[in-house]
Amino acid sequence: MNSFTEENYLKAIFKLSSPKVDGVSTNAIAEEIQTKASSVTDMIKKLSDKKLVKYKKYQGVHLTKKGKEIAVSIIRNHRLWEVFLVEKLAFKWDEVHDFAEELEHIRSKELTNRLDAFLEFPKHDPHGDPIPDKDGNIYNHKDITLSDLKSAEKGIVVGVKEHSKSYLNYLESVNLVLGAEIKVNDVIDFDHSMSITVNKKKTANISHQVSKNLLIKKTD
Amino acid sequence: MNSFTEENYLKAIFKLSSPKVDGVSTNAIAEEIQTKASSVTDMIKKLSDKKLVKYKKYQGVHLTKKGKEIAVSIIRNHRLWEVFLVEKLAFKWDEVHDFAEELEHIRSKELTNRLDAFLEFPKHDPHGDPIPDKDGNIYNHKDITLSDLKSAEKGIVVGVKEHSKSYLNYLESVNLVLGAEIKVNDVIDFDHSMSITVNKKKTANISHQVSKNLLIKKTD
DNA sequence: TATTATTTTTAGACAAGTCTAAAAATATAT
DNA sequence: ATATATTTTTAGACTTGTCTAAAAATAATA
Repeated sequence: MNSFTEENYLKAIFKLSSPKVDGVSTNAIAEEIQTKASSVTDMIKKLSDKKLVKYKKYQGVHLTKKGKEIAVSIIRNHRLWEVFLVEKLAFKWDEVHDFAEELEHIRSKELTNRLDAFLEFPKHDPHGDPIPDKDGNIYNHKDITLSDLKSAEKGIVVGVKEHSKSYLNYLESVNLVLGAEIKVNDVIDFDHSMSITVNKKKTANISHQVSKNLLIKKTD
Repeated sequence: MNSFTEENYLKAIFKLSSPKVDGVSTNAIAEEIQTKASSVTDMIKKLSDKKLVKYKKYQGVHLTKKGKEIAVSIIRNHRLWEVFLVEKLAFKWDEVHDFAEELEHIRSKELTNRLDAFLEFPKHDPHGDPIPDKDGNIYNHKDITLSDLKSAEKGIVVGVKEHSKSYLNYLESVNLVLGAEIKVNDVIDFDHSMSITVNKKKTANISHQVSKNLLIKKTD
């Protein structure tokens, strides 16, 4: 069995891995986990002994197949519990992260799969992030943000790229939740801010900072 | 905040406390937690520093008001999650304990109360144990067991006094789950075993060991 | 009551995960 | 290419919770 701490390292490494980077750096992990680089080195050695990561001194780390499986299963758990908390317990999307952070570590295929079924196999969590299926496949939706839309174009909100409480809170205050319909009225050249209409009713002025973190599916 | 370990000690002390005993003994806690007496002494000191227990060397421990509150909230959590697992995720009553043991430590009044509401304020967990309400009140049902019934008397199953997997498994195999109707056909003087009819259909022979651990509500 | 048995506590050690401070390796800049 | 800056690792220490072995206190028994 692996400790919560080990699992959080695996999750962090998974998050920081991408085709672009060859080996996740010690400092990046330290930043992500909010700890010191020396602690990361210690833990990396432990994970390496357990064959969960591949590691050469000073060269950064890669997850092994086994390490990646664990990371993905934790992410699956996390996102399913978030759906549960929002759909069934009526929490708001900015309130669920910390609970899910604890629930995700109860790692049982049986429990996860039953929760999945109970929730009717959701494809995305309340922030629009894709939920890995029970074989660990993740289907990412293409990365169009509100800031990519031009005047008169329309779309619906499918997710967020930024998960801070203050951002989610703000979005909710202007009705920009999952599924909201957006029409772009006007884009200001100077600062890329835009005027939009939400659900054919409310009009709002949106900064570039906000629009570039809002994932959108273009409609017609 | 308190660690899982601290919380498990509080739970154990609560479980072992009763009007009968004045101070829970170190050995009893060690037995309950499955650890060594010396470890218990160490932890008791820590809990005492935190004002969660009252402790005098060699005299056993008592929970303080604050310690008892925490213990009860954990038990509330545990039992609510058990209801969730059985009612919503269709687990059987012998499968849920270990999961609940982990879920119980996510201690948030908000989360617990919403879960309670979602489950429609259940009074008992799947084993018939009472669920403390949100103010910490526990309403115990009176302690009549199947072994208290005489020939021709009837009752319905309201709980179990023994929680082992093998016992719960056995009960399920003879349909003795929560709510099952029992009629006593015959009691053997020699070993106190009895012949019963379950739900007016199945007849079973039940040992004293089994009948004395099955909580019953008498029905005329 | 004196002696033995049991329970509880102490003392010292260990593993996990963390930290600081310093050393080693790598990357950057002159 | 050499000096400087940054990143990473090591060494040693600290905390939490555990353990064993021995000492101290309490309980049981003759």
